[in-house]
Amino acid sequence: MAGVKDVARLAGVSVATVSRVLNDSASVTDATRARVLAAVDELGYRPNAVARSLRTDTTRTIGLVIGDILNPFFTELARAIEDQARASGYSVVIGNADERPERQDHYVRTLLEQRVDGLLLCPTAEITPLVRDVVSGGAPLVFLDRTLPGLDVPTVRADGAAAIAELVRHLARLGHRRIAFVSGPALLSTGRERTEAFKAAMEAAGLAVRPEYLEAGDFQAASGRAAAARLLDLPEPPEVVFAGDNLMALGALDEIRARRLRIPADVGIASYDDVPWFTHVDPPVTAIGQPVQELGRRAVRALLERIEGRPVEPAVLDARLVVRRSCGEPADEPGDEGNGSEGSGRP
Amino acid sequence: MAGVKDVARLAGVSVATVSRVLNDSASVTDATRARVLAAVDELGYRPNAVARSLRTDTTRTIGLVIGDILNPFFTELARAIEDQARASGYSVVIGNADERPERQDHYVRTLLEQRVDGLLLCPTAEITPLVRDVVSGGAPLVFLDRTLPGLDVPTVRADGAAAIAELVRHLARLGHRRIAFVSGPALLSTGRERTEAFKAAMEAAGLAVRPEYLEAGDFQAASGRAAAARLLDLPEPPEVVFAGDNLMALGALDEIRARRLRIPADVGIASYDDVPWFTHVDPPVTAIGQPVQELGRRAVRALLERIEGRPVEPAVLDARLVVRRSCGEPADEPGDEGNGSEGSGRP
DNA sequence: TTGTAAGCGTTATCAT
DNA sequence: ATGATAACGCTTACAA
Repeated sequence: MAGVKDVARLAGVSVATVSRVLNDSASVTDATRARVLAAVDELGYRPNAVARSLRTDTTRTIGLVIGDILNPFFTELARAIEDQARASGYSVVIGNADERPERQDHYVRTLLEQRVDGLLLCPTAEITPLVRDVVSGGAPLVFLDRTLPGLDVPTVRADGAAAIAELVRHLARLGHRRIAFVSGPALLSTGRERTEAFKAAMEAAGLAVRPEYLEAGDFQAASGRAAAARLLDLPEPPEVVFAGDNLMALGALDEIRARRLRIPADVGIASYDDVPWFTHVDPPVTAIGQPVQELGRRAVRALLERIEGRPVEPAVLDARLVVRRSCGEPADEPGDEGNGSEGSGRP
Repeated sequence: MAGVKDVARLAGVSVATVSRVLNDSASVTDATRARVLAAVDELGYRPNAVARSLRTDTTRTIGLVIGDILNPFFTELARAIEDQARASGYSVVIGNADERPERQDHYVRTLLEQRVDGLLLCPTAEITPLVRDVVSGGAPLVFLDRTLPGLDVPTVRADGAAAIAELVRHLARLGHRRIAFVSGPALLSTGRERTEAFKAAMEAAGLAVRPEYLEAGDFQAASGRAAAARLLDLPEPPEVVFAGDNLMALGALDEIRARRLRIPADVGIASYDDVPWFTHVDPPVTAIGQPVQELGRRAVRALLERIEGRPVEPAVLDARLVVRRSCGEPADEPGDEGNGSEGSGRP
């Protein structure tokens, strides 16, 4: 494969001049520039980014480790991040942790070895030694969607507490009293916080938080299904199951459907996260939507600031309730149509 | 950041020895190996993959350019590819073309400059000059899901012709005669072939292919919605709309729902691609599922063979029909339960 | 404006 | 078994 040297020889200049033309740095005659460019495409020269990075100690690349690539929340997030990064001249390398600490570590390690300029991490449940090292090592790092307890890292995330409170009030108003919550891993901020918010909201609404109505999953579909099964097997099953993320909601729907139960007559369902297909479920699913696009934009902005060594403002955005029909809402209530998730990617 | 040199100094050996230990190549005394390893983690040394790649001219990385990261078909595919690649010691860098040729080119170029060892490409509609260059340049390349006309590149894809024929027969048996098809871009093999298969199947079933029932979209949701709108505005609208991929089916559902039409009484719907949420739509959507996991496995296998310079077997797998309720199927027909997509990622 | 040459962190060749 | 050193393809002082 052709290199600067070949280009230089063909254009009758030095390698330095070729480099200057390619990076339009310093001053070059229009004549020589033209000759170099001609040589470049005669040879089909493609600059070697590996060599360039070794020399400049920068890759113009950021790493993104997401929780689960099968989760639409994360893919939408990845999309937003990608767009924003590209606009700033950065490429994004995505790693899929599949919600497993060891796989997260695999990618963090790989990305670090590949010398990404910065890292966007949606941390999995445990604080691994590696993550601790990276944090103390001072590599440009921003947590996304989730925090880890006791680690001083700038974080960009959505706060669902207000929306969860609104949801609980909404359910109480509809006459529901037995409400179950399927949370994410307690070690995860998104798991813990949503649970705390739920408990607080229940108490504020004067509803009892029964321990048997507090289930925990791992944010993936199978665990949502299992949790729903346990809840429905209870002597006194809940009137509404509120799933802590969209995949667990999908799992719960699977279970409800397998039992041929009717929504909302037999059991109602609500979901944290809003996804495009919720409007087409029978009946459409009441959900809490996160500002995914904005989350992505802020995350990239924050990381680039860290990379450039500037101080960074952590961001906490608000999630919001989207009322539909899956909790026994009367047919004339608003919110039935339309899609609540900002940036669903469908213009 | 610490390098081999630092490790060597601390361990009291030469850089060559450090390298040997790190790559467990050649023979090293247990004693020195131990000292080197100790030095490595005392310094928190992380090998620089950039330098290594420059020297070895290999990155143990493959590039994957997908059509649309918001399309669950592609994310499931990406997941399968990732798993298979990791098992073979490769990392995957994903680029999202968003079905746009210029964005596809952006990633192809970037990945090539980053010197990926091979490229998995789901080509967008046009044959761009860049793609043509890459093909003739002989870089390890495998087309995935789609082919481009007149280009001699090994391809791994699913053939839906048989399943489409089965779907049409199924619809005919249910008494439908006015069936519309929303295809993908004609320039894309997946667009063209599905259309041809549809036409052939219609004729074989003795049904007329009306030109006004042949719509074209771009595989994204908005175009599916627009096409559905045009079809439903026809003086004699179709009895069933068959969408050429899952996103256009989502768009069509959006439109049908906005018009408060009932499925399948007012209009039936079927989709190429099966996705997990189709079972929860009212009524569950009849679809054609692709063997996504297997597609991913084969693609990686084929690319690795090309990388190692071995000849490669192109693969054509079969898609298959999953009958549900959205086309007026009687309630006792099988296929109502369950999820047709192989590897939906939900154990 | 252009050229020469050093150096980025590895691996690999050739000695020892 | 280990060490010295060249080379990978590029950018960037520094010289001319």
